[in-house]
Amino acid sequence: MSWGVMADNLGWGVIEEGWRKGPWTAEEDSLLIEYVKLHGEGRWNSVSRLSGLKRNGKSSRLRWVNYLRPDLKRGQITPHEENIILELHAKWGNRWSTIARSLPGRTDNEVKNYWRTHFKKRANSKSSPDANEKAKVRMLKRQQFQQKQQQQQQYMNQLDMKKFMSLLDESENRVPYLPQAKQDMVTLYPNNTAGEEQDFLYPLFNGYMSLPEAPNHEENILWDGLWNLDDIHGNWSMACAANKAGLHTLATPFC
DNA sequence: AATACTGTCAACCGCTACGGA
DNA sequence: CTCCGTAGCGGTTGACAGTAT
Repeated sequence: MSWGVMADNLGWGVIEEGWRKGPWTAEEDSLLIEYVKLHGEGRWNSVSRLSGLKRNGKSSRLRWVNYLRPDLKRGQITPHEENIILELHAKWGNRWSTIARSLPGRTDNEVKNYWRTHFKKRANSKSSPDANEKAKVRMLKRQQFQQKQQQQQQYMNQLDMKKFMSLLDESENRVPYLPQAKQDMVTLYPNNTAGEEQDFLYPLFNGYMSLPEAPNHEENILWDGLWNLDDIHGNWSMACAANKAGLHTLATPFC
């Protein structure tokens, strides 16, 4: 069954004044992508005429900007990004698009949603620190789970253990964290040759590779964003086994 | 196991800004 | 100057999934 048919069957995609509304189907997405390929961004009101899409310009633009643009970054907001959001919101207030411009690959909608769910409540709920704390722990657990799943998927698609180790070898001279990364790997999984703990390897790899060449203050920013990991009582066996320096590198990709 | 509650995020709405005729 | 079309912004809503009770 196609998405369009399914959407119709489920009652999605209400038609109002000739325009479809509600969740976009995969077919609509591909029509819009095709339109942008051919005509570029802009002239959104021509989309329906030129592509056959039954969506108005506003809806089309929004879908493209917030979801289909190829340069969008997917996944959790990182602690570093979170810090930028906090900093810029303190500076500019609710100017989401301005804030989003400082976060490549993030949309104003994403930043706005993130702020509302993570910070607004926190600011409002000084009166009930307990509930706040619980919510924080819940969210962290969920984030860890989702991120791990996502990264496992990516990793399984892209790398095997041997390739990972050879990449570390090749990169050691260029990226200063990598010798430590490799050492951690060996400590954590002395006998591993591409088996049981693969789900952990990609995050580890990604964490080292994606860390900026960080001066100390940037490391502090990352740590600030970790939201009192000491409070977490969840299954952090791996992280807790490590010392703080190790935890830093291990935890970064999960945030 | 069932229900209520909460968090997340895509999408919509109303408004404003801007540029061209 | 005014009008109109278009793009963009910020606030809000609603559906869904996950979690707590």
